[in-house]
Order: sequence, then structure tokens, then C-alpha cells
Amino acid sequence: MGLDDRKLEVLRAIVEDYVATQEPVGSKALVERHALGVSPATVRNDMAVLEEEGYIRQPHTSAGRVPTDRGYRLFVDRLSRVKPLSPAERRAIERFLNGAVDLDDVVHRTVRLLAQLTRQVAVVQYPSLTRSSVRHLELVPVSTTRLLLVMITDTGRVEQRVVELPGPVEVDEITELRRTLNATLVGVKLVDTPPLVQGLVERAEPQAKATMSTLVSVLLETLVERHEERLALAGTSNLARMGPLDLTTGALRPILEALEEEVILLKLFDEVKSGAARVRIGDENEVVDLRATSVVSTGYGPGATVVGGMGIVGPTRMDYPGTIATVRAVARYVGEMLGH
Amino acid sequence: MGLDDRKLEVLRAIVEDYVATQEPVGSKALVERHALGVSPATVRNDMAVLEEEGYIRQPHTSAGRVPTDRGYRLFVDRLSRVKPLSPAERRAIERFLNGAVDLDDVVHRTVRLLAQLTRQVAVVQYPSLTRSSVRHLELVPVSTTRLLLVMITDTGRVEQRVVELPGPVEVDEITELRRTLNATLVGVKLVDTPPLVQGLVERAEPQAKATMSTLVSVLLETLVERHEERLALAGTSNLARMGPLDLTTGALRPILEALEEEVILLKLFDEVKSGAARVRIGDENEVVDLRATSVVSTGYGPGATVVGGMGIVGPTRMDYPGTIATVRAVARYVGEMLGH
DNA sequence: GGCTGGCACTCGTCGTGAGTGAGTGCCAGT
DNA sequence: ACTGGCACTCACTCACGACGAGTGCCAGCC
Repeated sequence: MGLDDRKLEVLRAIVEDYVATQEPVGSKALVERHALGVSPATVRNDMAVLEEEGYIRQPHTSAGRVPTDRGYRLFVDRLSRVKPLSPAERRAIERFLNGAVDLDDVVHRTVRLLAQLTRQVAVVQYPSLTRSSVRHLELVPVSTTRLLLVMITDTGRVEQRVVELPGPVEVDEITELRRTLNATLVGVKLVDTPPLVQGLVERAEPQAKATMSTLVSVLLETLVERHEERLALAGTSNLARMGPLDLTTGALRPILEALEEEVILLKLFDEVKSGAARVRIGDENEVVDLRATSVVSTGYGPGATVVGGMGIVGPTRMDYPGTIATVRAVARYVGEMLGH
Repeated sequence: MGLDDRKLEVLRAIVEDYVATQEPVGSKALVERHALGVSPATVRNDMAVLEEEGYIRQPHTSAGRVPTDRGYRLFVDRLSRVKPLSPAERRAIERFLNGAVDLDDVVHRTVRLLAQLTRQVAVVQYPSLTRSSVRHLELVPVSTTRLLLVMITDTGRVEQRVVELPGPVEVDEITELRRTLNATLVGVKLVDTPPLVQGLVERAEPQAKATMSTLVSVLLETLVERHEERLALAGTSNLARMGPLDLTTGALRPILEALEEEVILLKLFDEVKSGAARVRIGDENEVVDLRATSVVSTGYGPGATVVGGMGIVGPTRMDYPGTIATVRAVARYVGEMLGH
């Protein structure tokens, strides 16, 4: 449309000012702070056009302009350059993550780091099981009719589950079972296990069949279906920063609720198949309760593979360039760590 | 002091009404709803005394009365009988927890259940390591110079940690190490392990000494110091229920922040050595940021032992009898489950 | 002596209305 | 195509008065 360069420049200025001040921005304030080289009247004309096109709106007549979701979208797509991180930030990321001792710790540190750097609510998905492969399976007797099944994946994730056996089992048998399981499954991608696992029962020796069968069903159920995705969350208190504007309306509750629903959060990462950051602004969110927020998410993993997602949830009025840069940087760094 | 039965009854009525309506309660409304058998004027006199003694206060002249922290304390100590749970609630607890498949699941279900039943923020501490004992230790080779150390405790908790070995180790050696570790440590309380573990290095065969040494240091470090306490949290969105009163003042942030600090939350359970419920009302909290809230906490564990704490955090204006009953019931139930 | 009804008083809340000023839209002029 | 000027809109603030819930006190009653 009729969006020449200056109009775009005006939009950028509006977004930046509004993000900074959190108040509707008027034509006069704009020219003062942004050396646009034109008068307020001219800016007003541009604003009128921008409003007509749906990029900005007035909360009420006689108020300044505020970007719409569509305006933010244009800003993100065409007007913002990714802001490189400061060396200090880089160092902070490095220092913070390097202390991690195991996967759990990596995830926890990451989520806190993200929350702290972006000052938003951060979400990190544990490396997905389905996309990783089996490194080792361990059977540990707990009592005569019970054992603990432990699975270690190549992403360092460890899953365990107690199995109630149909009858008592000897130590030798367990050793044998362990051997068989490992021989069949080590190195196999989790997604590819089901058919192999099925075969195990059939090929098991008669007296071990019942045991193997329960073992297998637990394996399938636990490790493929349930628990399949876990999440870490941090920075909820940053929501209170969204501004008393939203607090008074009581809009906070549904957001907090949505954040507690793992199922909902997992949706945020449904489509992060690549390392590219994805931004969902306001209405673009499928999750209705998050329509008042923006979500910046990205995939992460060793090299180019993606084993999980991470991201942040914040007000639509957020510093997109900075946030996107941070999310990307953290994701890349964590990816490198996983590659070892 | 001069707190006769009726004055106590008045206090109870005030607390109950205020908790229910969330509005300062006046003398007239009181007699109407509570069949006290006296006139509003009399109640007013009683109120004056209660106020003088510091149990209630007026937000402003010409407003009703509101209980003070001290008033709640008296109410909890002397005026409230624990409200037995309804069969429906009992059943809900049972149904909800019985589906749990492992310890992680138990903790998660518990915390959600608590949050749901009390409509408050719930916190559950994982069974503490120090108070439980070793059931099994497992060593799993991950590569030639790396292995995974898995520890299972009698509370069902599983801890794992990757160990970087000083040099390559044969499978046989690992088997031997595993045997030695288990022979020495199984059945031992975690608190009692350090001296035993030290001895292991000395008695190790020369060529295995280095390996055993790293193993031991990791064991000590990880399993005793770090990770020692973990927490699960749920129901944060219930905080938004605290009422727009507190929301507008922006008092929410510090509370959310406190809830994100594990260190702070762990303090809540410092003193839950017994199964008795403990109530900290407002100012009684050591954690300054939680002075606006009340905390109901209790220990839980199989039988009479306590392996961890659980509790809820909510506004001082809460249904104490109901909440206490719920927390207790859930704790007892979880305790039973852990006993198997 | 303790309880009650009556009464004057306090003070927060709500609604009204005028004043203020930021910000706009439009238009005529350069 | 931009600018300066101008009339207009309308949210926000504040002062004012009416209202009423709730109190404290007192004199009288049981």
C-alpha cells in the first residue's frame, strides 16, 4: 500500500516509544525524540494512514497511538534488525550455563537465565524423548517381584519407572533380560522402538514371556506416551510487570492458568522444527488465553537437529529485537552444550 | 484478659464472615447471620474490647472490623475445630493419587491436588534424601571414560549423575565396583554414608583406586549436598484470587518472586519434623515477602517418620479449618502411599 | 451489672460537574 | 508535499455534596 519509507519509520518510532514508555505516543513527542525531519502535522497525516491500514490505533479520541498486533507484526518482520547481544550478556550466558552438572540442571539453569535476561516468563522443554535415541537400558531389582526400569538417552535424559512383575524373577533372568533389551534397542531412535519392542515378546523364551510382556508394555506406555514431554518454567513474577493496566482487568489469572497447563505450553513448541525463532503476536496465538501476550519460541538441539523448544511469554508490548536475540543466543548455546 | 465466651464467639463470627465475604464486617450484619442472642449494641461493646486487645481492627472509622494476624492466631488456636473432610473429598484424594506411577508422579499429583482442593498455592517437597536410605546403586557405562551413577532410595526417589572417570575402565571393573558399592551402602541411611564411603577408597584395589576416588567424591558431592531438596509448586494462578485489593497495591510480585526461590520455599519446611500441621500467619513468617500471607505446612512420610514437607501459601484471610484439614489429609494419604 | 434502644457523629464511597490539556483532524498557505 | 494554525474531542483530575454503613456513647431497663 501507500507505506513509504517515512511511514514505516514512523511506525517503528511508535513501536519503540510505546514499548519503552508504555504510554500511547503522540505526534509531537515523536518528532521531538526521533529526528524525523518533519513537523508533527506531517507525522499526523502518516499516522492517519497507518491507522487506516490497521497498524496502529487510538485507545480513544484525543489520545496518542498504540501499535496493533498487526503493527507489531510488521515491525518484527520488516523494521527490526536483530540486536546483537552485548559481550556482557554473552559472558553471562556462558558463565551461567557452564556450571551445569546434568541435564536437569541444564534445563533449570536455562529457564532461569532466559527469564532473567528477557524479564519475561520463560519456558523450556526438556529434550524430547521421541527425537532422541536409546543409549542404555538398565534393570534394577527392587524386590523379588518388582524392578526399576531405567532408560538413558543420548541427550542425557534419564527416565525411570517401577515395574510390577507378574511373578518372582531370579537375578540371572534379569541379567538376561537386560542383555536382550540392550542388544535390541541401544542406538535406536525412540520413535522407532515400538515395532522392535513388540518383537521381543514373541522371541522371548517361554518361561520369561510373561515377564517380558509386562516389561514391554510398561516400556511402551511410559516412555513413548506419558511423560513424553516435560517442561520447566520460570519468571512468573515478571508477569506482574505487565503493568497495572492489565492487572486491574484481572487478565492475569487466565494467563497464569494457561502457564500451569503443561498441555497448553507444549502447544507452543508444536511447530519449532527448526532453529529459527518464531514470534506469535497477540491474536496469532492459538491458545486463546494467551491472546493478550506474545510468544517468542525456538527449537534447540545439538547441531542442526531439534530436540526441544524453548521460549518466552510476555506482553505484546515487548522489546522484540532484544528478546528474539536473547532467545536465539541461549538456544544456540544450549544446543552446543548438548552436542558436548 | 476479659475475653469471655461471647467475645470469643464474636471473634469467631467475624473471622468466618470476613473469610467468606472478604469485606469488613459490622455489628449489625453479625447478629443477623449468627444468632448470637444479643443486640448489635452489645456486639459493638465486645468488638471494642477485641479491638483494644489487638484481635481485630478497623480499616477506617465507620467501617466494619477485620481480624488481625493475632486474631487469626487466636481463632486457629482456640476457636476452630478441624473440619472433617467430606467423603467426596476423601474419594477425590484417593482417586487422584492412586493413579500415580512413580515418585515424580506422586509429587506432581499431590501438589496439583493440594492446589485444587485448597484453591491456594501448593508446595510439596520431594522426599528428602538425607532422611531416607539407599536401596540400590547402579553404574551404567556411557562411554569408556564415563558412567552414569544411579541411586535409588527407599522412598522411591532416583538420583542420577554422570561421572567423568580419570581413565578408561573395563566392564568387569564396573561390575566389581557396583558390587562393592552396593555391599557397603545398601540399607544405610544417607546421612550415615559419608564415613563408609570414605573407607571405600582406602580399601579399594590399587588399580581401581583412582576410579573409586572420583566416584566417591561425586557420590558425596551430588547426593548429599546438591539437589538435596527439590520442590514442586502448583496453583500460582490462585494467587490472583487474593483479591483485587492486593493486586492493585502490586503486592503480588514479591510473593511470586518468593515462590520462585527454592531456597526460600525450603525454609517453610525447616521445622516440619512431625506430622502435625503448622500454621504461620502473616507476620509470623520469617520470610519477609510472605508476611502478607499465611502458610500451612506439615511433614509427611511413611508411618511416623517425616521425609519431606508439604503445604500451601495463601492470603491470611483463608479458611483455616478447611485448609488445615485438607493439608493434613493429603499428607497422611501420601505418607501411606510411600509406606506401600 | 450487663444488655438494649436511641442518637449524634465519622468518614469512605459514589455521582456530578467544571476545568485542563494532550492530542487530533482539517485547511489554507508556502 | 510539507507546514503552521485552529477548532474540537475527550480522558483525566479534583472539588463538592449527598448518602449511608458503621461506630461510640449514654440513659434506661431487666
